[in-house]
Amino acid sequence: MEPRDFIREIIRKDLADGTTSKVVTRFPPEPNGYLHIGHAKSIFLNFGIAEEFDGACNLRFDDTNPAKEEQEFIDAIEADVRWMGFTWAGAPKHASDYFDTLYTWAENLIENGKAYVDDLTADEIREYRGTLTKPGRNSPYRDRTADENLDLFRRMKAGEFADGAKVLRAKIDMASGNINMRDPVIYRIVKKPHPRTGDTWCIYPTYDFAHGQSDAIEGVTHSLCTLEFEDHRPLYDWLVENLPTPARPRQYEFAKLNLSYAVLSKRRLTQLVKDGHVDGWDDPRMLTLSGLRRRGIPAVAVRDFVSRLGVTKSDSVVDPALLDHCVREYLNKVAERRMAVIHPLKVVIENYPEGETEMLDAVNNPEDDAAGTRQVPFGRELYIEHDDFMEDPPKKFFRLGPGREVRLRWAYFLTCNEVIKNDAGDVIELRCTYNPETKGGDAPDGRKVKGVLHWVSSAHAIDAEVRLYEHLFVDPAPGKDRDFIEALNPDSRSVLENCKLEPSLADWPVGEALQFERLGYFAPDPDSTAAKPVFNRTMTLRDTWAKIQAKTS
RNA sequence: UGGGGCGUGGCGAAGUGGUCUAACGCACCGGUUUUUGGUAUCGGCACUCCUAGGUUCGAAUCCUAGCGCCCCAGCCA
Repeated sequence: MEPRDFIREIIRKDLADGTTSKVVTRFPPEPNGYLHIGHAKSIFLNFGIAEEFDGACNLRFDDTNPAKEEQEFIDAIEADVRWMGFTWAGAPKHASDYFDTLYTWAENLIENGKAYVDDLTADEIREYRGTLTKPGRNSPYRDRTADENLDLFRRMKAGEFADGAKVLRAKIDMASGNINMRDPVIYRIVKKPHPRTGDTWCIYPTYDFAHGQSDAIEGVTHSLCTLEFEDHRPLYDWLVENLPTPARPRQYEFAKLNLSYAVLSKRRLTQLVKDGHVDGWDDPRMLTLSGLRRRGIPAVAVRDFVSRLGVTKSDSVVDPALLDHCVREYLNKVAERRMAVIHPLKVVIENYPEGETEMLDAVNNPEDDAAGTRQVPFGRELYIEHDDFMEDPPKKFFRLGPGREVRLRWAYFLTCNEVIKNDAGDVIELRCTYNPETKGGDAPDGRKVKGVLHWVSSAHAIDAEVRLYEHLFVDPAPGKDRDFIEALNPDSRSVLENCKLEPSLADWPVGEALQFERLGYFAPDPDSTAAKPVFNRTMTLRDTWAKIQAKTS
């Protein structure tokens, strides 16, 4: 199904009437943080359009502010875009690659009387700018001669002035209703080393003075950005029209992705990392691409998710359940099944010979015959899930209870005879019997058993740590009614020790998700060691029983 | 009270004057199947398109007037 949205409609028209011969887009992150799932939407849009229309998409870093940008972020961003499965045209580009040209164009503007050096302080500039409803006033420095401006600007470049002492401003219209047109600052003094240009420069162009021009230099035809830049479009156009740019790019704006129960702004993500509310940019609870990856979420599922989002101009908040659905839908088809018990309850099968072990066949993936089968060891002592036993089961509970019979997956029917408790009254062990006639899980008399339990042989189990995750926030719109930090979910992560895995789970590749039967999808964390595997829960399974319980209570 | 946008079911979103008693996906509700209470499958879920007028034989789609929401006053992007 071919995607249709207003941007693609514009492109089709431009291609049809000859406005555009080859579509060129760009994905333009600022290297001041890691990419998150909102960026995935933009990546998918920009790279996707380039692929669909046989065009090209550049990766271009918007690195005009050395005060905030770092090489670490540049590297991480490149890795994340690759992980998403896209290839940018040629080498990665940087706005800083064009600093020489941008500087020359600034001088052109000055020579044409369309820019001036302003000595006002930041506070004064703000005051002169006016307000949303009141027009601004001209700076007293607005009418300097071109020669004087040129001299001053060159001395700014030469490092003669301190940070903030002077700026270069475009001379447009201090009375404009659009505040971006009230003589915007286009160059400022920042005496900080730049990750790519070192200390070649001590003046840097602002976003507005770099973005459209970079688009033009690269031959970008359709420059796609988010809604908050709509007000900047007149300035984008003014600059492209008043500068000797080699091309005439056009900017189009679409609504960025918002997700409920999440926070996606770079400022807030940075705060979570810096203040230690999470364990870094790739914490599996973070909706960063590196966090999703670490949690075991496949790039295919992320792409599927963003492909289902609307590309429109209306602000929207997407239900994270849609992401969950995409992850489950994909993993259900490809993930192998294994058995693991995360809340172990000991079961002793009294009629099973002491010290004996047998190997039973288990299907690796019922959705994919090619995944084959494996052998799972079975013995007298097992672990089952504590939640799968209730001493006093309610009506609709069809798992194990005193005197009840269930099926052990791929193994035998099992009946509970006796419940053993500790002094505190907690159930700590079950004494059961199995039916040797039901090997493999089929009853010879064809009788039905409703409950099917997963299990792990205690003699063969691998001990592991399992980390469970929930939404990082408890509020649907964190930050709306209280500081977003207060909306942090205290139970967003729970760490379970002494979980029991079937032996085939040894050395499962880091990051590759599989299904723990009846529990969910899990993937080994990089923290895993040979001695102790650590699994992250990638995603739960849909849980109808949990719903029934919730409704009953 | 300046400028720029946006308003279709719980959420996202098709729809561009008649085929709209409004696609599709998610969520939700119910049935069937099932050695995962998973998957699959079947069915339900907007007399109505922010509101009010108007134009028209006919409007979610055109006009007018309201109302609501978002963004902008960084030498951030």
